[in-house]
Amino acid sequence: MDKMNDEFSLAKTRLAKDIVGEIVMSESPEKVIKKWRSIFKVSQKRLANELGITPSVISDYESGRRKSPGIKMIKKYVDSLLMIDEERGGQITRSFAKPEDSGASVSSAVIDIKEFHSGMPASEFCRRINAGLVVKANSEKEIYGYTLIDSPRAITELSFSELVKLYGLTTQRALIFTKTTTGKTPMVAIKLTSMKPGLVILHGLSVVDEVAKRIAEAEGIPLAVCRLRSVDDIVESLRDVQ
Amino acid sequence: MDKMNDEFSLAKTRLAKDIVGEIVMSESPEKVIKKWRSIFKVSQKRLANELGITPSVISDYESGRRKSPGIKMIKKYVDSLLMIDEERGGQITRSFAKPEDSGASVSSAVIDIKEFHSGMPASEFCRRINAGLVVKANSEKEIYGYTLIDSPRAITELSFSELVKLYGLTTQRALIFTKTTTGKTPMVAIKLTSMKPGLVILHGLSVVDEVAKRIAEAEGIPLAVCRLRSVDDIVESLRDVQ
DNA sequence: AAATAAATAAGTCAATTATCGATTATGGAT
DNA sequence: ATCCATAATCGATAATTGACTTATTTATTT
Repeated sequence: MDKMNDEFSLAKTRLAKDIVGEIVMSESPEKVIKKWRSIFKVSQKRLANELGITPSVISDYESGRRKSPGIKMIKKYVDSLLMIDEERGGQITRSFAKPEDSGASVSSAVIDIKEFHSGMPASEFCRRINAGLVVKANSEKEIYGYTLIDSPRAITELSFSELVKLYGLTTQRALIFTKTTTGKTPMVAIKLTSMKPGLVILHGLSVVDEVAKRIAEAEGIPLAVCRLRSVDDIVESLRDVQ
Repeated sequence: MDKMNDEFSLAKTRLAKDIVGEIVMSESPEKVIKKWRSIFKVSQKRLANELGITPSVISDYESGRRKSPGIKMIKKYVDSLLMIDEERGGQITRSFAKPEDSGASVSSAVIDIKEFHSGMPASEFCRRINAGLVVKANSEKEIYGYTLIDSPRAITELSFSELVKLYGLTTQRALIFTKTTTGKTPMVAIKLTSMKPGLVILHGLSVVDEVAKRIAEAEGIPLAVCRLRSVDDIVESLRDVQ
């Protein structure tokens, strides 16, 4: 998977969610459904063909005769629009790509990222990757995923606002900073962006900076130090976390 | 409506769409549905009460017995979660707010914003607000909304990446820059961010800068000059656009 | 360990969707 | 005025959802 394609599928996935969100939350979903088909310039016939149904069915959705289509149908509808566009070169999808989809900078700083289906207490997450809690505030709070960050890269290569963007994704998640020296910079960044991850894990150091600790305490963010040697070990330990 | 409340409802609306998008596009929507209820720490009973149904129905959705719930149900489900959270002070919703929801900077530069349900050719949009096309490339392309920008503010007060964010919202839309002097700065900004609005309208000038024109031509973006005197006149002309 | 609350499961039935096929507009081109 | 493609409407039908009870299993709390 080359980078081009990776970026495209990122944009596609995000756009799909956006479209679906707009459809479902709208006061008149029919209109929104229709609007997107017309944006993608796909005829009912072509789309019906892709979906393996009759054009009249599509008309029914778009006219509002079916007031509450099932989510499977909506998913297929949107997936098909995006697939047809991709066959045509992905023009429309690309035109809706947001800057953050390019991921040029962000993704190079993010080593790994995962979502859980059920919550896991911060303390248990720590155990899994052999991390010791330094600040225990709220360590029983549940987290629902993690982001593993190459911190030298994140700090030096990303702009402040890109950091904000990165951190914005992380509430209810664990943020793991690798290759840190004192832990001060990441915690200051967290403070400045006024974001509250569910857990912060520092890697690559032994003694945690006092300022970093104080910030964690003040913000009520549990802070831990991971004792695994390499970044690969961390990735490995997290492999089978559901 | 005070600003606090405005920001909150923005965060709420966006979060609702995000949750719905995640549910619908997921391989196993049941799990995602359940995950969000548990994030909001709402019991099936409490939620069922809010929805006016029996707890077992909720269990049905979350166990996957109903494989494709209707979008109306999903909307109610998510709306109820957010409503319950709001009654409790909106803690969880707030914790998911993204920096851009605060809108402190962006919204001060955006004067007006609207979405259309059906497309309108760029040329027709120009007629509506008494704007003359200077660069006619792609002026028959359809647009689906507009963003009216206070450009002095946008240029001086917003950072580059916030501009990117702003421009990212604008593909397939008309961007109207008010109070411009030559039109060069906005077009250079567009070039730099490599974003392609469906139409750019400049307001407040008579002669368009040559560089601005050349950029528009090269990028294939139709460019027009609006002859209405005040910004209020523009807002007024756009009032009854569907 | 008992008691209470929360969540899941199974059986049932009415209301709706999902779907078709045939018919009837609509809106451009010729 | 006519033709063609696209879209909308409508009636009929099988499949599912939306929903209720009641019973059972699985946490929590005491």
